Amino acid sequence: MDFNEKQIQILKVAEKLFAEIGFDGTSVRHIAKEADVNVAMISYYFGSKEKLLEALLLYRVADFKMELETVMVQNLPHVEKLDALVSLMVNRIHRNRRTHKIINYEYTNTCRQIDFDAYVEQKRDSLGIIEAFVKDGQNKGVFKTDVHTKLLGATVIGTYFQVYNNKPFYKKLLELDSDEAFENYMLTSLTQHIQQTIKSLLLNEK
Amino acid sequence: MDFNEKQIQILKVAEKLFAEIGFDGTSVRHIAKEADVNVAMISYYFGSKEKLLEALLLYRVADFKMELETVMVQNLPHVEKLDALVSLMVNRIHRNRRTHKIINYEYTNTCRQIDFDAYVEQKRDSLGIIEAFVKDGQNKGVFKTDVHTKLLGATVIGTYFQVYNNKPFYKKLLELDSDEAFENYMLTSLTQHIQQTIKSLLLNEK
Amino acid sequence: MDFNEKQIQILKVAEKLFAEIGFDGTSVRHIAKEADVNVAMISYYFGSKEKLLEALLLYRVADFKMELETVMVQNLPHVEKLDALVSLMVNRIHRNRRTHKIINYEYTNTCRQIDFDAYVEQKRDSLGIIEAFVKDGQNKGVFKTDVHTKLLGATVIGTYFQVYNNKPFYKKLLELDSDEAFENYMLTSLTQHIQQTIKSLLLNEK
Amino acid sequence: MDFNEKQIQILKVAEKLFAEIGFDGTSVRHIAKEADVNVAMISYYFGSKEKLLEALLLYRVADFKMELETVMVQNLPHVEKLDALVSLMVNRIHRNRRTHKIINYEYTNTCRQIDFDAYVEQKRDSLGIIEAFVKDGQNKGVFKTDVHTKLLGATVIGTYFQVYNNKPFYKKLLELDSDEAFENYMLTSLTQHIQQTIKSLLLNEK
DNA sequence: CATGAATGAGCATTCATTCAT
DNA sequence: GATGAATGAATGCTCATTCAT
Repeated sequence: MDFNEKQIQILKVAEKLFAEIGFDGTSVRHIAKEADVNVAMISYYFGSKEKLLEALLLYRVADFKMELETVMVQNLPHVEKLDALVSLMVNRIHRNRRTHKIINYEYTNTCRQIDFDAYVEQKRDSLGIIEAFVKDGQNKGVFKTDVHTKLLGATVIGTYFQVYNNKPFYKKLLELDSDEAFENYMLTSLTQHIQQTIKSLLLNEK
Repeated sequence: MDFNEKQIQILKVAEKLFAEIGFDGTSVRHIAKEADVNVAMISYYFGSKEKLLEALLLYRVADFKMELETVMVQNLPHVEKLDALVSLMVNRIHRNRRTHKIINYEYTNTCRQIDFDAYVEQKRDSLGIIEAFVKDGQNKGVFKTDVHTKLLGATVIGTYFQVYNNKPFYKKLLELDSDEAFENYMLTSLTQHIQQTIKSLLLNEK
Repeated sequence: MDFNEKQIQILKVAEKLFAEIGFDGTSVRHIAKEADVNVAMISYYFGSKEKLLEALLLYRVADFKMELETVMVQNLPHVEKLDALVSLMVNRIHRNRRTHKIINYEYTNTCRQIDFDAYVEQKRDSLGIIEAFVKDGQNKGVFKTDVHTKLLGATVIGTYFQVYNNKPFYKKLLELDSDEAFENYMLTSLTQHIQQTIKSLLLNEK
Repeated sequence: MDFNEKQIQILKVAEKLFAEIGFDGTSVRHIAKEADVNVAMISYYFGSKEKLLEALLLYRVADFKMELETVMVQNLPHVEKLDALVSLMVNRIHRNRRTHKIINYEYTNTCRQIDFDAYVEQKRDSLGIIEAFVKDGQNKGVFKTDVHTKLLGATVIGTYFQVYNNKPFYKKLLELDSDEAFENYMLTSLTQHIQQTIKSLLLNEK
């Protein structure tokens, strides 16, 4: 988790290429060329292409938990905290969308010898925090109880990725002319939609 | 769209392997071996590995629209029809989950020379039908109007895939011991969750 | 040597493609497609790709000798007969230039299992006839004696092919705008050049 | 044009095999085996099989012009210079006969994506020098004027290759028992024949 | 007699990785 | 510590040919 400048350079290029053309589709030569380093560098620094992906996971996934906790400790009404939580999740996923896209595809690939423990742990912790928060809200009568609490995260992240993974389709459907407009939509309207979705599920009508 | 027995055999094996170990990760030799056909067969039948994927898209994606319409024409109250619609979508996606997983990953890969027109068209049509149904419900005062109608599909399918793509994680989280239990959960509890999610978003309180 | 219509069709296409893109470079599929016959047809009719080439040799090379003899029996002065002979050789080679180009390349290929006997026999006979004619002229004092008689044929045919094999180069060098202009040049100016060359070698000054 | 030892080793083996069994007929595996290098080496060093051929052209064809000029600047009578010129051409062609044989076959193959510019330029320059020399001799009244000057080179090289390309035939015809005898004949009697041919064409009788 | 389907062998190339320097 | 050179293995694909019909 202590990467030098060149290693970070490689990690960033790898993240981009893995997300764009897939892990298998990306050759270490391509990464090396784009990162302007020697081909042997990657094996030398990370051990192997698979270990490079593992390093990327550690690099990107590591500090997710803490951010969540900073929201949780804030003294806010449940509803507002819920919005903040969803917003944070979307923002965080959006920032690391490339790495998460790779994970979404590679995690179930049993042939691969990649250690996803860091990812799983982070996911477990995050969902745990959310679950606790929802439970608390339910206990306080703010949130409904007849919901699949464990699936809330899936709806948040799933909605995001369904749009992100079909970017060309949604750009056309939503009449977003540029990548910037799409990006902006993800962080505003889409986020609102997800917040609204989660609130609809959890909140009792006044 | 007129595939003989051996072609279908190849398509099914390809679908499985593409979904499990990725398009790039799957070699035609692997497909050939698993499908118990000669390697040259694949080029002979489909032209190339990429064309094989295109054939798979046509094979799997083709008849989606009609199913939706059979639900739409039924004379049901809006709420029940909404549930039926979501159920159909999840069922359909579940049946072709492997192909859709490949699409989710490959669709944005611009390096690939694959014709996704059939997929895009199907997606557009499906979302169009749903949108029209929602509009109708809104006009009749059954559905809320302050929703991102165009994003409803993303929430349905996205939630499904977020769970499916993290199967080992959710199996553990949801304490599902076997693949059958997981499969069953997807078609019952998860479907319910998605139905509930969409209904929460759309329905005015009674 | 008794080829039916379809076989001749195949032979002609094969001759064209072999000359244009080489024997190895031409696939039987390509020939079959161009000749509008089934792929299996070629093996079926000729036995193999190599046997197809052999058949082509027989088809094209077979009747060369007789034409030479029709010139030889004419009652002409030696000089005129020499011109007629060269002209006939060039014309004949030109007509079958494609097959002869293949031979020029493949004859020394020892890996190939092709029977060039017909070609060799024809070549031997032709050169024999020419040699006899030159000998006769020498005996009669019309032709010089200090010439390498056995090499005369090589100069005739070699000059032709050196131009033919470098067609794009010579088209530019000789400012021949079209294939027709080049073709015409081969049968007029180039033929004259070769006639002049041979006459210079053989004839005593008047 | 700066090849290391191993690259030259590959080039020489490739030249031999290309000439013997053709460009298409020669596999990179065959070259690699014969040159005792790894198969990947060829792509690694030259990029591709076609680029290997291009490298061969550059390697062999590069310094032709200069040699011609060294003859031209010599202070010799036109007749002797003519002999020296032909002798040099034959020698040079003989030394690079393998590469030139490949060129003779591949140059007109339009399917191939090979850059023959170096060859064409060299050929143009060589013929240019010869043409200038002949013009000079014509101006000085030493050479005849009614000759196709631009075709002289074709006769020189064409005659050589017609014999070389039919080596087995001419070995038998000329009763040359060994390869050495054939080789020797090419550089003595055949060269004389070509010199005599060109002189007959150009020189006025005394 | 003719052919579509099928195949094993071979193709050029690219791969991630290693290793001597 | 860093790297250019090198490699065995694997890639997708095309080949000439065979064979059941």
